[in-house]
Formats: sequence, C-alpha cells, structure tokens
Amino acid sequence: MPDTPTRKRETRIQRRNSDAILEAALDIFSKRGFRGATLDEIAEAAGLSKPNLLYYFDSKEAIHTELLDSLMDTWLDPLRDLDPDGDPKAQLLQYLRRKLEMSRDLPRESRLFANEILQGAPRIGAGLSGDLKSLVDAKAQVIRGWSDAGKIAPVDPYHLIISIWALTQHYADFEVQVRAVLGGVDPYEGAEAFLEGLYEKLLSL
Amino acid sequence: MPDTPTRKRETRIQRRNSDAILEAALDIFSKRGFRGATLDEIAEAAGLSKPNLLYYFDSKEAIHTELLDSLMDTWLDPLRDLDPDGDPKAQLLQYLRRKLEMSRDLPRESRLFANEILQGAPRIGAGLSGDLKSLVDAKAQVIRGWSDAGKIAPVDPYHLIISIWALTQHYADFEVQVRAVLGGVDPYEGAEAFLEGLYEKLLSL
DNA sequence: GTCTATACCTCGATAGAC
DNA sequence: GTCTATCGAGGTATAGAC
Repeated sequence: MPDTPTRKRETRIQRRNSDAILEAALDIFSKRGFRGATLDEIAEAAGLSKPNLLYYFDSKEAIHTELLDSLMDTWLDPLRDLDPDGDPKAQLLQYLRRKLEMSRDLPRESRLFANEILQGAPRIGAGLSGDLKSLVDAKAQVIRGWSDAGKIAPVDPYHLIISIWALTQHYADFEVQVRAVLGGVDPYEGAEAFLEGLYEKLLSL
Repeated sequence: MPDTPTRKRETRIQRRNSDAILEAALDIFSKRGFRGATLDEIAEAAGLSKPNLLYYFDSKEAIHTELLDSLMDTWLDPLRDLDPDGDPKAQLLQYLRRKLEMSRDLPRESRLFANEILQGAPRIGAGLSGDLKSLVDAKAQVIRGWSDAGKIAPVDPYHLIISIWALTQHYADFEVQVRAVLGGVDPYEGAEAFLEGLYEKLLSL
C-alpha cells in the first residue's frame, strides 16, 4: 500500500485533517496568491496548529501543488465532455454554460489557477504545453470539423475556446471589479443571457 | 514649490532614478505580485542599491501605489474616448481594437492591474466603485442610447463593456497559457480577426 | 498525532559613514 | 545621494515533550 509522494497514508482522522487543510489552503491561496499566503493563516482557517499542518504535508509548496494537481482535472472536465457526435451549437453552448457555472460555484478554484497563470505558471508550466494543449488540439479539430461541414459558422476554433475561457473566468477572477461596476446587480444572471446571445449569434450561419 | 506626498522633489538626476525605479518595479510587481516582489529584485533591476530605492520612495507600498495611480488614467483612456457622436459600431470596434493593442503593447501594466484585482483590489478598491463605475455608467448610457435608437443590436451595455475587458486583457494576463495552447503562432493576429468578427456579428442588427 | 518552543532565514526599513 | 552594515518583524520549518 504505497504512499503518494506529497501526501501521507490515510486513516479516517488523517483524511479529515488533510481535507480541512486543503479546503483552508484553497481559501487562502486563492485570496492572497502563493507568496502572499502564510501557513499561520491556513492553519487558523483549518483549525490546526502550524506544525500540525507540516505533519500532514511536507511543505507549503506541497500543499499548493496538491491543490493545483487535484483541481486540474475538474477544471478541464467541461471541455473534455465536448461531444463530437452531439449537436454542434448545443455542445458549444453547453460548454459555455458549464464554464460559467464553474466560475459562479467555484470562484476560489478559478482564482487559484489565475494566480498561477498570471505569474507565469511556475508550478504547472509543463501541464499547459502537455495535457492542456493536447486536449485543446483535439477539441479544436472537432470544432473545425463542424465549421467545415457547415454546421456552425466558420470560426477560429482556438480563439473560440480561448474566448470562452476569458469571458467565463473573468466573472470569478475579476469579481470585485465586476461587482463594483454592476452595483448591486447579480453578475451571473446578466452574464448568462449576454453570453448565450453572443455565442448564439457568432455560431449561427 | 510643494512636494507630492509619495514622491520627492525632482532634479534631473532624481527624475532619472525615479523613472528607473518605477520601470523596474513595474517589471517585478507585474511578474510576482505585490507580496511576491522584493525590494532586492527591484533594486537590482533598477541598477540601484536597496537603501537608495528607499531614498526615492518612502516604502515598497509607496512605489506600488504610485504605479497603480499613474497607470489608472492610461488604462481608462480608450473607454473615455468612446465618442457618443461617432458611428456606434465603429466606436465600439475601435474601443475593442485599442484595448487589444494595450494588451499587446503594455502586458506588464495589464498584469499589474490583474494581480491587484484578483486579490480583491486592496489598494484601489475605492477607485473601482468611484471613478471607474462613474465612467462605465456614463458610457453604458451612451451604448444603451445606440441600442434604443436601433443603431446597433439590442445588448446589455454593462456586460458588453465587461466582455471587451475580459477578451482583450486575457491575452496579456494569461499569456503563458495562450501561447502554450497556440504553439508557435502569434496570439494577437488571430485574436484581432476573431474578436472583430465576433463583435461585428454581435452588434449587427 | 498534536502541541510549545525555537532555529533559521528572508525581507523591509533604518543608521550612519562617506 | 549613495553606499555598507544591521535591526527587527514575520515567515517556513524543525526539535522535542506529551
């Protein structure tokens, strides 16, 4: 029963504490960035002592890495689920919708990634040109196929995907600015209507 | 001849050093965030000693604030220039184009703001709900007028403006990811074509 | 497994010679 | 104005009792 490299073996109690640490770390790292976060803050949020944190994880870095790695999959699921055999426009609009839901429901995760990418992706750089690029390449081919077959309007599939990232993640990553500009209005209601209309028009022949 | 609060009086040599410091600080702050940047790094990049930095600015914070404040105006210029009396679609497409140019030509400035907003805008929060909101409100009225007059398609003006921010700034803020996904291709050429087509379609009646 | 105490380092800022 | 030297706060990580 081998241990994972960054995490210790798991009993019930250890599992519970590990989870509490990761939950707290997500909170703090997403709010302050890697360097801005302190183990004190994370420990307090997790309800543990600082040395106890380091009993469960080898280092601050290890907590951060574990978070990024375990969230990467979740993050790419919506794109992975884009079905080549489904209805093109419906598939793309569903991708848009799921990404927007993720911004609304998982803003901390979005900001965790944003912090990492913004600073040059020092810890997940490899994953970007590896797994991510492969996945995007594959799905771009699917979209190009749809364009060529005349099922959606002709469009650059890479910039289409990037635009969906940009537009949806913006509502989580720049939330304070969006809320400041919108006043008291809920950002996501307007966003959903606006974005669906936008892509509806873009993809229509 | 009163001094500004954060900056000392200026002779030629002081001006040159101040500028070198701000230039270096922009480089480092945009790359590492406020907390992640160190005065040592900034001093080295500026070709000065660390105490000498603090001869020109009161503190690390003061350098950062000076940067944000002096860049805020530049940043909002394109929106400020949106002309109520110009051709609606042309005005909006020009706004889009100028914002994309800013991402291409001033990526460090974009990332400086992105870092600040992402972490909850602790240092420019007031500016967001003040100056920024006022400006956006005013321009949103202009756009709504265009919609109502049937000069462009009906569209939520706030989310329209937000979408332009999101789409253009993404190419600067998430540059490593964009480049990883696109391989060797220049992001901005494809982006310009894609985005102009997108808004052309959106705004057309 | 969890704590207190602490070692050790990095960083922002200051002192003081030149 | 600019430097070397250094202080003191705050940070990660470890030692060691329980």
